[in-house]
Amino acid sequence: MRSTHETEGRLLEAAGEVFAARGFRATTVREICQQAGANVAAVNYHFSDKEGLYFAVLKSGAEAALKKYPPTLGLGPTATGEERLHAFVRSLLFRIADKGRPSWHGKLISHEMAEPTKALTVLIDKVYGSALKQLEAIVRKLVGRRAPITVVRQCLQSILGQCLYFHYARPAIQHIHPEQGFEPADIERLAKHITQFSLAGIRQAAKKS
Amino acid sequence: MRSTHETEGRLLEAAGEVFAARGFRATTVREICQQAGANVAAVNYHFSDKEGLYFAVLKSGAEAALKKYPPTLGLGPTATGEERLHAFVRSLLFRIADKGRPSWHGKLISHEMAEPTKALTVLIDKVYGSALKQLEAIVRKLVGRRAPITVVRQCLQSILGQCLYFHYARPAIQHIHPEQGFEPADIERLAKHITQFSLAGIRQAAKKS
DNA sequence: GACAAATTCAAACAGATGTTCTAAACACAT
DNA sequence: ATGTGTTTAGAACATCTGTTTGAATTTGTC
Repeated sequence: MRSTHETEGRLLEAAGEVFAARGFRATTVREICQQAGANVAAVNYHFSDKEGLYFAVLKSGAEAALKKYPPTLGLGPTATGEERLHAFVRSLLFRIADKGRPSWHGKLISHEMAEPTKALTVLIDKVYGSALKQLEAIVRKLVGRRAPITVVRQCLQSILGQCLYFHYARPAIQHIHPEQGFEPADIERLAKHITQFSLAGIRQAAKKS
Repeated sequence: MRSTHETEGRLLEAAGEVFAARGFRATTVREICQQAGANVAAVNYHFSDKEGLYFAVLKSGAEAALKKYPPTLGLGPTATGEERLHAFVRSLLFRIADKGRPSWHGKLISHEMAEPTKALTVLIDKVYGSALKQLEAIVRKLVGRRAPITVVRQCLQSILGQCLYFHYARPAIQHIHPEQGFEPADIERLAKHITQFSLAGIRQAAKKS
């Protein structure tokens, strides 16, 4: 019917949207296929399973998101710890607030968190592991060599928590503070705040140890 | 079969567990009824709908959680802002980490965030609104009268983000840092860190404004 | 154009799911 | 004990779900 050989791609795209909106179990193969303009049997033919399609969506979405906002922050080796932290936070926030094509990837992760499958651990190891190592190195530099690892980890979680909050609690935030925007300018402002806030927190934690 | 007139309560209890584990759509009425030792028709009789049961569970869970860890922090009027912040963070973390009866309420909220229904906004307004006002007052006191409202809100979100992170990202955290515990002693340590970290961040934000 | 492989299609299948129906069991006031 | 309104039981219903099947169509290659 449509141009050939691209049904697989259309399925991936449509499935991402629908899975993100409804979660894995609540999503019906028929809705995906209708939105993709494909036959009901297409999913089983191309991905063998509904679950196979789900994993494929998760994987391709993670790759697309990291490609669009790479963890390599484009900073020279002379960049200070403050700059590195700011760049990391900024990049993470933009990835979260993205409304473009792989935007549904964030919602998929939310569903995974609420109801984890094997895919979650794989994703963390293969895709997000390197970014985490990066943030750990940044924090370690800021907090000093002598600080115990537990302090590094606490600061790391404080930073991640502040950023991911805007992803996790978006529906609640938009209900409580409807005037809060998620436009690029808002994100920039937010990134600055989180960086400043965290830098102060990190220095406080460094003093204590 | 069982003692009478308490089927409704057993359904509520069982439904909370199953809904939290599987989400709304993935949960089957039959599984709830089996776990509750009730007939399949019991849900429709007592709650008219599967959805009606879901709303009832959400409401009773929120009430139970707030009853167990009341937002009234048990502090006298002479308490300092630092003490109030610590008490708030501590209470929120314990509510999140609770493994007791209303523990599934947190997971239900996660599902609501990933896939919001009307129930979410009602819950925020009627149940969590007062706690938010409380935290806002604490931050306002710490940040000073002259700081703009946007600064207060940013700090508020930074604090909430750090706390809720341990709720939202629990599966990921336990996979990345398996050694991290969620026992009372761990929670106490965490509460102290978040309080100290945030106090430093708040004072930094106050200086800037 | 002809042939083999890959892809798409409509239809059907088997199982599960939310809900409804009717009769039976029960609680409780008289 | 009797009668009445409430609650429970099992079976059945209608619908939806993921998947399979086998024929039809299209694709790439000679």
